[in-house]
Amino acid sequence: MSHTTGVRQAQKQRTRQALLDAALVLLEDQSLNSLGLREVTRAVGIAPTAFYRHFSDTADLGVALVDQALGSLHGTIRTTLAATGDTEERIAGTVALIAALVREFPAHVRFLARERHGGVELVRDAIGEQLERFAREVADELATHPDTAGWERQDLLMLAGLYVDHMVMTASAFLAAGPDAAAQERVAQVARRRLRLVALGSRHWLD
Amino acid sequence: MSHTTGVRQAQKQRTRQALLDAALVLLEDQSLNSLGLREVTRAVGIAPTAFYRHFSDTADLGVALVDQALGSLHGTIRTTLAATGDTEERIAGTVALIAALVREFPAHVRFLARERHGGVELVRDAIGEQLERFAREVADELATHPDTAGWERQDLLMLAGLYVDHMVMTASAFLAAGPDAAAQERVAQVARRRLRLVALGSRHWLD
DNA sequence: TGTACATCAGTGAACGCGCGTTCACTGATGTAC
DNA sequence: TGTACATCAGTGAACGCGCGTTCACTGATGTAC
Repeated sequence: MSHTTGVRQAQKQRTRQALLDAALVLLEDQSLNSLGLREVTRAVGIAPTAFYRHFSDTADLGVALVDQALGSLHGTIRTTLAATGDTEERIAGTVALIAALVREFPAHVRFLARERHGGVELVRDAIGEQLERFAREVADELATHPDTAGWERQDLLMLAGLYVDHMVMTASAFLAAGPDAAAQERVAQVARRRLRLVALGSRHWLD
Repeated sequence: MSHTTGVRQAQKQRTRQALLDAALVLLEDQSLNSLGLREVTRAVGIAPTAFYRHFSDTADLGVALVDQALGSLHGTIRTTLAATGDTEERIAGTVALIAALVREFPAHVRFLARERHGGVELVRDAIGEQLERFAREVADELATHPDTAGWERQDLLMLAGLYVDHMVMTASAFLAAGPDAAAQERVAQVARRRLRLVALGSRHWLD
């Protein structure tokens, strides 16, 4: 409760965040593999050597970026999936959420799409792990949903994985479409159509 | 028909191919963005400056690699999709084809998965274009298939896009699974399940 | 077939530059008494 | 509250290194006559 303790720690945290933010901006048109430590510190305005007080190298920074980009999404996504309403409403809600996330955090989305199959193993694995966690959470959610109640766990995971992959692809399609409203709507339409097809298949899965 | 004309041109072609092959190997654990021109020429055993006789920079080489990796696939994929047999057989055939392609050309597949969202715009666009061409070809094929006959072009393209994206994801899952036979079979099972779900949805699309 | 000239894939030296990493340091923050 | 010492985030000089690109070149291949 003292008024000074933690000033140093708070400042360190602020510098660390500045490094992450600067890296994210620089990563908009290059991959983590080619991101230089000096580039990042230059953007933040600190000496190159200060980088080592926070990360051992840029791969290490990349892993931290993954946690920051995906970690906060779990809650949001679960809420959307758990939303009530008929299938069509839930599909529209999901696609609208993805569009909103891309609009709000374009750099995070780009980073994840790029590094998911990128050249840095540690980061690839970190993203893969988080997406699997997502899939498991989505599967839990699906288990409580009428359309997919009573499915085997294996089938639930298959469907959840399909949804997660579809979300990632849709997000990256929104990014690629650019800011033009008509282009965005075209991507949204295709995404909804695909989800409708998958929902249709799900409804007849146990026939 | 003379025995000498074209010797120079043939040699140039051989060097060019050696550059492409060496680059593909180097790209197994890095991205195009960080691939150095000197690295590639060193691997081939020629002077760095000779690189410029073939490509203006590594991005240019990347585009050539895209054409080489995807250009040859069009025929193969069409044949597989056009195969007769019931749905289950066609699904098994498609997944087996993807597994075979990944086994035969792992570096090409890795390159495409990585650079599809990579840091080099020209290469991203080249891959995007080829995948759209694929989707259009698949849509043409689907138009002749009983399950999807009579669909609107827009819906055919949506489904074709879903198939193409699914193929890319499956290919990259096969890669990530490594050489272990059991792991490969697990990926194949999930891939077939997903295709079954999509086929099921397709059959009820016009209900 | 032979000769004289043109082409051009590949060479090798040289350049300036930014990189990652080391090291001893500074000075504000934190702590013990 | 004041003092003396410890911690540690950030500094700045220095290093060796490999990079992309330039340039004038060499010598085998190609062409014209």
